[in-house]
Amino acid sequence: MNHWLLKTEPSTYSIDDLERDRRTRWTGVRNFLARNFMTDGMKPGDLALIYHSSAEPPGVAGLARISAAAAPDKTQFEPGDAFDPRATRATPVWFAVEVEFLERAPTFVPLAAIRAEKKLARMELLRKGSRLSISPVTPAQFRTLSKLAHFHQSP
DNA sequence: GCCAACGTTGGC
DNA sequence: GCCAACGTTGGC
Repeated sequence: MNHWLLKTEPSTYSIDDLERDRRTRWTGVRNFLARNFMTDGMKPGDLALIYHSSAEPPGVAGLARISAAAAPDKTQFEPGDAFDPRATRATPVWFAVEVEFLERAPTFVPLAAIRAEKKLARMELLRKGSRLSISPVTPAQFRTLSKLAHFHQSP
């Protein structure tokens, strides 16, 4: 099983929204590396930390599970910010996995606490200038963060 | 609001 | 294929 960190801006889509929806397509990702993680790396059953970016404070807010493999992201065909003129139904450019809510973090883990934990120093999230919205997390990093968040359903 | 860091685009 | 310009991300 692989582990992931998914960034979202809570003003757009928060852990509260995911809790309400239970399941959602993780649409709107417009970075090729992040896309490739979804299409090539993610498998149903993988666990994902939900991270609130551009939040006050930013940090890990919940736990989710990949519930379905990547499928074409329909927002690439629809008018709006996520539209991509290169995409056609026959040759989509962007894909999205389905994400299922598991739990909110009993203890929110702010970015400062992640920085303060030596075992997490090598997380992609902490790389200077890193903007990757989807990144793999090692099992050890995942366990460390799960403990900080006091998740019930942690490995 | 600022700005560093990055990915992407497009001229050449 | 190079690389400058541009737009975006995201912490502060």
